[in-house]
Amino acid sequence: MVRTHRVTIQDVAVLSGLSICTVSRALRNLPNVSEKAQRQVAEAASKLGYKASAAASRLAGGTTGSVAIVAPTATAWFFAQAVEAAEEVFGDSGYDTVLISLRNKASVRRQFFADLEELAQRVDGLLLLNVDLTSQEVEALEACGMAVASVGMGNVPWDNVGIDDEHAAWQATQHLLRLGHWDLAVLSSNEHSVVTETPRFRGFKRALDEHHLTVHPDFVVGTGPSIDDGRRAMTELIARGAKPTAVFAHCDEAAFGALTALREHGLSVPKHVSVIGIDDHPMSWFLGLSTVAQPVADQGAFAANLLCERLLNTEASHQPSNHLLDTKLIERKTTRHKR
Amino acid sequence: MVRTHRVTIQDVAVLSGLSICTVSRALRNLPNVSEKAQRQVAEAASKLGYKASAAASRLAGGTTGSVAIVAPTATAWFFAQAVEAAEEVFGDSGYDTVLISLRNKASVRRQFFADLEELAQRVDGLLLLNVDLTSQEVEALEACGMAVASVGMGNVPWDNVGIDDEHAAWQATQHLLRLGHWDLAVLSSNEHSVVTETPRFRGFKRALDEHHLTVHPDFVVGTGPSIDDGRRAMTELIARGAKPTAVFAHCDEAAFGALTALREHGLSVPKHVSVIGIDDHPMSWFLGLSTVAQPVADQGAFAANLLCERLLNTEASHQPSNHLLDTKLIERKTTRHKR
DNA sequence: GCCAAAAGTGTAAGCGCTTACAATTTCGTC
DNA sequence: GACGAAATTGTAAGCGCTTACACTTTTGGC
Repeated sequence: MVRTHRVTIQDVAVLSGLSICTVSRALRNLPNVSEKAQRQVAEAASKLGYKASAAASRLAGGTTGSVAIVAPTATAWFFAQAVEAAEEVFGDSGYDTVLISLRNKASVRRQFFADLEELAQRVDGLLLLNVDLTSQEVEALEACGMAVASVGMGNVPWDNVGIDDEHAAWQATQHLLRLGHWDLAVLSSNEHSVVTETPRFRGFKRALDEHHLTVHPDFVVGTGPSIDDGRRAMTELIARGAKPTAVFAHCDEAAFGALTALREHGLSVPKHVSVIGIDDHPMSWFLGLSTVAQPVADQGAFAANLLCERLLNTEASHQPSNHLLDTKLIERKTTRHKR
Repeated sequence: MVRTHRVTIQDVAVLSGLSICTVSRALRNLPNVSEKAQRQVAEAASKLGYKASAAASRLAGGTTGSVAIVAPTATAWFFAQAVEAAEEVFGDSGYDTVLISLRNKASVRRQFFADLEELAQRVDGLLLLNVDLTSQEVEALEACGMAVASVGMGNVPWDNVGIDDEHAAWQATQHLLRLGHWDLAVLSSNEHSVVTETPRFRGFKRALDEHHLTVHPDFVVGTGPSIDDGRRAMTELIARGAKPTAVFAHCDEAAFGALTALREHGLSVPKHVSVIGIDDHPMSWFLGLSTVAQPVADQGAFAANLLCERLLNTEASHQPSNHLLDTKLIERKTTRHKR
C-alpha cells in the first residue's frame, strides 16, 4: 500500500499562495494576519484536510493538539462516564484525548508523576479525575507547564468541577435521621487512611452533630469504591457486633456491597436496616437504592470545557475557579422509617 | 521556576566522546554499535539524566508513538474494561492511548471514517472494539496505512481477538433447554436490524434446532446493550402476549433490564421465568444472574499485544489471525428447572 | 501628496532527533 | 603482511513546524 504524502503546512502555503509563516500564524489565529489571508488559508487547509503534525508543532515550541485524561481507574462507572463526556468536548475542540489510567496502583501512580515532564512534551493539558494529591505532586503539576483542570478535587490551584461532597453526605445522612434512625453506620472512603476526614465523612458527622448525636468509632469503617469492597466493609461492621439501623455508604457501589453483606447475614433491607449511597448509578434505580444523585457526565464535560479555555489563553493570569454542581436526594426502596 | 536547559543527545554525544549518530543508535539498541560505545553512551546518558524528546523522535522517525482505541461507546462495562486492559499494554510498550468514542451515534461514526486519513497522521495504529463495518469501511481502514487490530469482530483482514459468540449463545440456550424450557425468548442485539443473523442469534437458533424446536418470531426482540434497552425489549415481549418460560439476553445488561421488566409485571425469577445473559458483569454475581462468562480484559490486552507486534514489524507480510478465547457457563440463581 | 507608524508578509534559523551514505577501523584470509 | 569484506563510526540532510527579524504594503495625519 503506497502511503500518500503527508499534507504539510507547505502544501497549504502553496495552495493559498502565501508563505508558510503566514499560514502558520493564520492557523493559530495570531494577530497580524489580514482577513483575506485568513480566509484563503482556512479554505486551503480544509480543502487539503490539513492537520498540523503534533510532533513538529511541539518540537518547534508550539503545542501538541492533545490532552490527557488521568483517572485512578478507567473501569469504574463514574470514570467511564466522565471520560466519555470529556472526550466529546475535547474532540469538538480539535483535541485528541489521551487516556491514562493509574490502575489503582501506587507504582503506576508514582511512575506517572515521575514522567510528568516527559508527558508534557506529548500533551498540552491534563484533566485529572479524582486523583488525590500530595503537595509535592501539586507543585510538580504546576511546574510542568501544562494546563490543568480537574473533577472532584477540592482546594487545588487550577479550575475544578465537582459536587459539594460534604453537603451530599449531609443530605444522605439527614435523610436517614429524618426517618428516625440514630444508630448510623458509615462506609467511608479510605483514600488516605481508614478513618479520615474526607468531605463526605465530615458531612456525615455534621448531620449527626446537628442532632446532638456523636459518631461511634465501631460504626465507622473504611472501604474502597467497588462492590466487593463495600461487602467486606459491611461484613466487618457486622462482625464487630455493630447493629446500626441505617447505613450511609460513600458511593453506590459500596452500598451494593453492603446490601449483599446484609442479605448474607439475614438482615433484610429496609425492614431491618436502611441503606443509602451517593452517585445514582444506573443500577441503583434497578435495585431501588436510595441515593444522592450527582451529574457525572456534566462534571466531566464542564471540566473539559474549562481546560479548553485555559488552553486557548495561556498567558492570561487566571484565578482558579471551583464549580460545584447540584446534588439531589433520591428516595427509593432501601430507606424506610425506623419501626 | 527557572527551566534549566534541556539535556539533548548532543550533550550525551560530547560527554561520551562519540557522535550524535552513534549515541542515537546505542540508545535504541540498534546493531552496529561496539560494546564499548554502548557502555560509554549508557554511562553518559544516565549521568546526565538524559531522556529523548518524544516530539523530536517522532518528527524525525516518522512515527507518532500513539495508537487509538475506537469503541462504539466508552461507558458500557465491556468497553471500559477492554479499554483499560489495552491501555495498560500500550503504555508498557511506550505508546500513548488515544480514546475515540463513537458515542453510539451514526454521525460521529461517519465523521470518524471521513477523517481516517487525518487520524493516520496522528496515530500509528488502531484498535477497534466491536465496531461493525461495511466493506467500504474495511477498505478505507486498509488503505489508510495504519496497523489495525480488533476485538470481537469476525471476518476482518487484520488480527482479531474475540470469543466464539455463536458457541457462547449456544451454551446459554443449551442450558435453558437442559432445564426443560422450550418456550424460549431471545433479546437479540439489534446492531443491524431487529431480527438479524448475528452470531449470538445463530447460536441460539442452532441450540433450538438441535432439539427440533423452531424460533417463533413473537419470541424474538431486538435490543441495545443497556439496562434500559433490555427493559423495554422485555416489556414489548410481554405486551405481545408472549409467555416464555425462559429468556436468553445477548448480554448481561440487557438481562438486568429483562429482570426489571419481569418484576414490574409480577413475574418472579426464576419461579415463573428463567433468565440468562452473556458477559459475567460484576453485577451479575451480585444479582445471581446466570450467564456465560467471557474474559473481557484478556481480549483487550491480547488484541493490544497483537497490534503492538504489527507495529514493530510493519513491512513483514502477515496473515491475519483470529483468536477465540474460551467462554464458560455460570449457573446462578436466575435459571431453574421448569416446573 | 509626503512621511512615519502600523499592519501584513516573507526569509531563514532553528527545535532534537533519525538515517542515508560516506568514511574509517577492524578482521580474517591467503 | 596485504587486501577485501565486514563492522563501526561520523557527516549532513532532513522531519514539519515556530518565530525573530527583515521587508513590503497600507494607513492616517498634516
